[in-house]
Order: sequence, then C-alpha cells, then structure tokens
Amino acid sequence: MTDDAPRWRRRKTARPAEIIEAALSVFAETGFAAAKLDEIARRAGVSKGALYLYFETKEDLFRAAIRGAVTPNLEGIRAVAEAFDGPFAQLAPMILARAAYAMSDGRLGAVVKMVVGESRNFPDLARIWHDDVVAFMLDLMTGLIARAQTRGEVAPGDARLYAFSLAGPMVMAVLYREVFVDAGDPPDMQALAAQHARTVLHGMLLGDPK
Amino acid sequence: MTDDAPRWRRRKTARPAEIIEAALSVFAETGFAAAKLDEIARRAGVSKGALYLYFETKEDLFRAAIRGAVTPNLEGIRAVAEAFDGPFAQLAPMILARAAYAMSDGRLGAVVKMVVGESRNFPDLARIWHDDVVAFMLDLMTGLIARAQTRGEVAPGDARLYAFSLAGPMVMAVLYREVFVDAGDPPDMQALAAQHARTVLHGMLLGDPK
Amino acid sequence: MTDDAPRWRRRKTARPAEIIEAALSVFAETGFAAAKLDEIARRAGVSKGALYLYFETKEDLFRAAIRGAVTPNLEGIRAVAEAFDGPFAQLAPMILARAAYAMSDGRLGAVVKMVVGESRNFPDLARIWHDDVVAFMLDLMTGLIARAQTRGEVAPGDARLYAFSLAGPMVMAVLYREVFVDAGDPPDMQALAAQHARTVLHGMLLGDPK
Amino acid sequence: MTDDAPRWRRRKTARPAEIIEAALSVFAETGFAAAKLDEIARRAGVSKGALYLYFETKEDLFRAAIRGAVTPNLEGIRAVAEAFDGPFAQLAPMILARAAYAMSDGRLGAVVKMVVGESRNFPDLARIWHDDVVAFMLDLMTGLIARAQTRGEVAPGDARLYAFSLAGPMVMAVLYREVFVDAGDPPDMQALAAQHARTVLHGMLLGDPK
DNA sequence: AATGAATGAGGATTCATTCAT
DNA sequence: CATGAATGAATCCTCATTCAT
Repeated sequence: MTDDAPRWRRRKTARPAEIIEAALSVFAETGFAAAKLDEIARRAGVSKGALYLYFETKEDLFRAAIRGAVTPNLEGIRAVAEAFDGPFAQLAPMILARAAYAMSDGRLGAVVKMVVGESRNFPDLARIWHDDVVAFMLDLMTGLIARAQTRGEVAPGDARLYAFSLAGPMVMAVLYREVFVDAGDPPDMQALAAQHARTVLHGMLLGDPK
Repeated sequence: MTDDAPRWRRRKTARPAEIIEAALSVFAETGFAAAKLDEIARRAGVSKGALYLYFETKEDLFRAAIRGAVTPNLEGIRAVAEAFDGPFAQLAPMILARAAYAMSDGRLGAVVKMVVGESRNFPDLARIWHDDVVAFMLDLMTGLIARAQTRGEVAPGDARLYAFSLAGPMVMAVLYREVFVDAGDPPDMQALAAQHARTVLHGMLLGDPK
Repeated sequence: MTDDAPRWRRRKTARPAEIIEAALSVFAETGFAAAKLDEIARRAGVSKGALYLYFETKEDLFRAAIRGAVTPNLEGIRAVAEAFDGPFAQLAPMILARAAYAMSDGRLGAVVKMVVGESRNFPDLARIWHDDVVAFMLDLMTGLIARAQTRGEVAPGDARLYAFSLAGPMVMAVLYREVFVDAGDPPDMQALAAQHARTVLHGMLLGDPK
Repeated sequence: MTDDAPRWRRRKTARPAEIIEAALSVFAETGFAAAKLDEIARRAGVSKGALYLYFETKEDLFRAAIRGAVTPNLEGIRAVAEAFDGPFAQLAPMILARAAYAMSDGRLGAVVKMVVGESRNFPDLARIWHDDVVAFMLDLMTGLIARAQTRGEVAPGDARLYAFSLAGPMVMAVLYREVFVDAGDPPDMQALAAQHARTVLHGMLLGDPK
C-alpha cells in the first residue's frame, strides 16, 4: 500500500504485531517449512534482518503467530456459559451460534489448519492447542452436559461423547472451508449452527416416539 | 523422454507399493516439506536413487502416496447404502459404524491430516479429495436424507447440513486422535459412532415433547 | 590443474584427504572465521555440498585439518631420544636439528599459527596441541635434561626452564617465518639449530671461567 | 568526506581510549573475525553507533587497538641498552629481565597472539609489528652482540642468530601462557629470564672445557 | 554527540535430483 | 535395475554499517 513512502523507522512497538500478522498469512498459505522469511518480511514491510530483532528463529516466529491467534475469547465463553442458568435446550444453540461467529474470523480456520498440519513438528503447539482450546472447550461442554443430565434435562449417555456430537460439525465445517478453498461449497456457518442445535437436541426423526 | 509411454515400466514387483508405504509413513509424520527422501528410501529399504526409478519427483511420490490411500471402499458403501431399503433410523447407525471401522485404519487419519496440512500447496490433491471422498460422501448422505425426508421419516431441514451433523463428529474425532497424539485422550470411535447415531436421530433431550 | 578434465566421481577414499589438504591451506591463509567453504571446495575440486559428505560442519573440518597435521613423528622422536645413551652434549644438537627439519614442512608453521590464533575459539584443539605436542615435547626434554643433571653433565637449574631455553628459539623462528611472510627475513632453520645448540651448551661468552 | 581533515575530531575525552581498551579485550578473546561490535560497545559502555563516531570501520578499530598496545617503551630500552657500557654479561640479564617485566602486562601477550593469528588478513599490521617491534628488538640485540664480539666478549657466530637464541624462550613463554590458558602450566617469566640469561651466557654444561 | 532500530549482503547448511558405475 | 557419491540451488541466519531521531 504505502509502498514507496518514506519508510518510517523507529516503530518498535507496532512492529512485532505487524510481523506476526504477515507471518500468519504466509504460514497459513504454505505451511511452516515452505514459508520463506523473505516473503514474510516483504509483507510486513520490513527487511529480513528486522525479523530477527523480534524473533529468535523462524520456529519462534511460527510459535508466536500461532499463539497470538489462540484463545480469542474462550474465557468469555466459559464465563457466559457457566453463569447461564437456563435450560440446556437454550444454552446449546447459544454456544453453537457463538462458535459459528468465532469461526467467521478467517484466521481461526487458518490456525486450525496449521496446528493440524504441523502437530508432529511442533508438539508443544499441539499441546497448547489441546490444553488451552480443544480440551478447554470439550471439558466446558462436558461439564455443562453432565449438569444438565443431573437436572434430568439430558438423556443418559457419555457426556464427553455428547460434546463431540455438538462440536464436531462445526469443526468439520471450518476445516472444509479452509481446505477446499477452490474446490468446495462450504456450508453457511450460522445456518449449520442453528440446524445442528435443533438436530442434536430434538433428533432428526419425525414423530419420534422416543 | 518416454513421456506418454507406458509408465510404471521397470517395476520389479512390490517395490512401488513398499515405497509408497514408506513414503506415507514419513509424510504423515512430518508433512510434505519436512519429509526427507533419504528417510523414505531408508524405510523402504532401497537407495535414494531407486525412488526415481518409480517416481519422477518428490511431489509425484507424495501424490501417489495420498492417492493410494484414498478411496478405501467408498463405492462399496454407496452400493450398500443405496440398496438398503429399510428405515433411515436403521441406516444411519450402520453408516456411522462403518465410518468408525474405516477410521480404525491408522492410515486414513494420517492422510486426512496431510490433505488438511498441504491443501494450499497441492490444490489438485485437495480437489481430488473433495470430489472423490468428501463431496462423494456428503452427496451420498445428502441423497439418503432427502429420500428419507420424502418418505416422511426425517424432519424438514437442509439435507446437506444434516449430513454435516452426521459426519462432523467422526471427522473431528479422527483428527483429534491424529493431531493430539501425545497430548490428548481420543474418544472410542465405535462408542462415539453408536451414541452419536442415537443422539442425532432422537435428540439429547429427555421427554422431548417435540 | 585438471580443470576441465572429465571430473571423476566415486572417489570416496581419496576425497577426505584432498579436502583436508585444501581446507588446511585456506584456513592457514585466512584463519577459521574468514575462510569460505566455497574456496575450500574449489581448491579441493569438489562442490560445496560434497564437503558435507565427509564433515559435519565447518568447525568439524577445521578440527580435522588441525588434527591431521599434528603428531607427524613425535613418537619417533621420543623413541630415538630415550634410546640414545650418549652425552647430552651430543643429544641436544640432534634434537634441535630434527626440530629444524620438521619445521621445514610448511604445514607445521601454518598449524602452529592457527592454534595460536584460534586457541580461545577452539579450546579442545588448544588442549590437544598442548597435551600431544607441546607438553609432550617439553616433558620429553625436561626428562632428558634431568637425567643429564643426575649424571653430572648439566649444571643445576630448573630442568623445565632449560627445556624452554632449548626449544624457544626454534618456536620463535617458525612463527617469524609464518607471520612475517612478506615483511621479514626469516633465519635459516638449520643454521639456527646448530648455533643455538652450541650456544646453549657452551654459552656465548669467550673464555668463560665458569 | 572530510578525508584528510583533522581526524580524531569530536572525541569527548577518554571515549576512544575506553573503546580501544574494550576492543582489545574482545579481539584478544575471539580474534578479529569472530569479534562482535555489539560486545565491544557493551564493554566500552557505549552504543554500537558510537563506535563509528571514532572509528571508520571494524578494521580501523582493530588496527587502532593493536597499534595502541604496541611500542610500550621500546625507545627507552634502546636508549638504556646503547648507553650501557658495561660487559655484555651484565647487559643480557638486564634486557631479559626487562622483557619478562614487559610481558607481565597481559595485554602484550594478547597482542602478540592477535598479530600471529591475523597476520595474513592484516599484512600492514604484520609489517608494522615486524618493523617497529620485532625487527627493532632483533636489530638492537644484534647490534649489541656484534659490539660485544668486536670487544672480544662474545664468541664468534651469527649475531642475529644469537639474538634469536636470547629472545626465543621469552617469546615462546608468553605465547604458551596466552594460548594454553586452561590447558597448561606457564613458566614463571622472571625465573625463566634469569636462568635463560645464565644458560645462554655460560652454557648448560658442567665443567665445560670450552 | 549519542542512540539503537533497521538494513542487506554474505555465507553455512540442507536436500531434491542426477548420473557414472 | 540399482546404487550412492556428487551437485548446486535455495534459504536461514549473522552482523557490520547506516541514519532518523
């Protein structure tokens, strides 16, 4: 954009964020190994050397990019969910709708894709993502479901598997969108969230005698 | 040179299959870029040069590895599913159980992970996977659901989103197992298939008035 | 020399020695840090990558080059010196002459210079050189001198300091030749060895009453 | 720009000396190429940029550091030595003792080591050291010895080789101390000077008939 | 005079690919 | 068919040097 502008200097504060932003976009497009620091520097509008003023190595930068995009508002979700005291039949749609909203940020899908692709090469990132995001959400939902079972709202069954039932389609959809960029027809997240909530709560069958 | 001549000449017998097997295992562990042909050759028990007797380039080998592990028995599934004339309430658990069974082969998860991770670098593979596997399965299920809706078995709603509701948790589970190898506690596929079938058919709620 | 000859391949046996030879010459000219692997490869008549078939890193190659040039015939010297049973007045000139001869090999001076220059960066090499070469020679000479003192041939005094008196001028001369290549007028090693032997045995003074 | 204008403008007071001091210590530890200006600036307590207020380049700084530490009091030595009119048997111990004293300043050894290590990369420094220090001292001693020979005090022989005989052990000892910092057992300089003076004057042999 | 963020040329290292044997 | 030594393009990283402040 400001391509031949008088390239400012001395921006120690803003630089790291800009670099991480650029790094995230490059890593998302090519994966870790195929990403070139030249390209990241170019997109960040700095020289290659400048990257090393803020990050020790390419790996370091990758970790920072992934970490920075994590935990968008998970604590907020937990707070809302646990404070909510209404019936599970109202809570579930809320959570799924919120998940659909979170996924509308393109970065989340990109990060998920990278975590999947590089999990073996960056086990620490896989662990962070598991502990801070996936297990966090699964545990949260598992707890809510178990509570609803105690109250007699939800049918017996493994609460954690119920959590997979709830979250799975959203995960699948975000990956579908991310992976089949040019090849597929991604579902509408909000519509999926709404219909899936209904489905999982009341079932697909008509006139189900139960 | 012998460009459109009968490819795959000169193979002894099982060599290519062994190489593909080795390649798949290495690619699955590190991703495409970080995989070393040295290591693939070592695991296949051949020299590095021998790889080039059967595959033109590293990319070529990658494509072959991914392709070879695809389409396990999708056509069989379609035949069975479309021939089945019983109620959807019986068909759905069958399909999910079969999916769970297919996923017990470790290779499938590995391939899914690779397709996710390398989709941007190998758009042709992403397209193949979309067309031959994902869209194939989604279309199959969408068709079955639509038929069940016509018969009055399944409640109104977007049939394709229903397909996401059915398949999503299985996809999520196989990726969970693949990505969080050391960090997570993967769900039992068969149990998930069984409970999820019940959930999606009858709903989670107790005494649902409908 | 054989510049555009049909560059032979497959010479796994001879290669390491040729590379070490080339490395030694480059390291000797520029020191470790300023030496370029490009230049070493060029002189060895191989590609840059070939160096890494035989040596892990540049440091590794440096160590190999230094080590390879050590211990030319030190054990031989010890054997001869300890077997010799004549008077010290005959032994000393022999040893100095032999040292002068050893130093006529240009490589020794080059290696000494490198050990001096890189001792802080390669403490392991400094130790090897100390233990295997310098201390070895000093201890050998110290022992011979002490024996001669016991026999009443040599005047009382610190035997190890006597060893410095004997060896020092030879060390100084070889370094002089190496360091002041274009600037100085190096002494004749053989002549120095001969005169220094006389000097150190009988003294410089005329009519010394003793 | 201000090429032959009065150099060394703009110095505050002691800055250049402090920088040279810091540079010398860093260069002595790592050699020229491996020395980092960051580290020199840190030790000098200034910013990296400040170095360039006083020195044009890293090479410039290196030359200044070497030059600054040279010529401690050579002229003084010459004056004393040439004025001394006593017998050579008294002069030689004085000179060696003085050399031992000069070498007790750690910097001299460090500089010698650097001159040795970087002689090929800085031929100008090698020349300066040769002309101003080594040749200066050798010529001085050679002259004194020749004079003593004329007076009939010293035995016939190549006066310059005699100078090597006198100086060599001191040079070897200072390098030994510098190079084998952690690996060796350096000789006592004063003791070496004293014993070596005796040795070289009167010889090692007992009852030498001469 | 002084700072230190930014630059970018330079060089060690890796690894897919080739080819003499 | 098969080998594996050799190649060299590609890329990460370092660090002397510059210059806006």
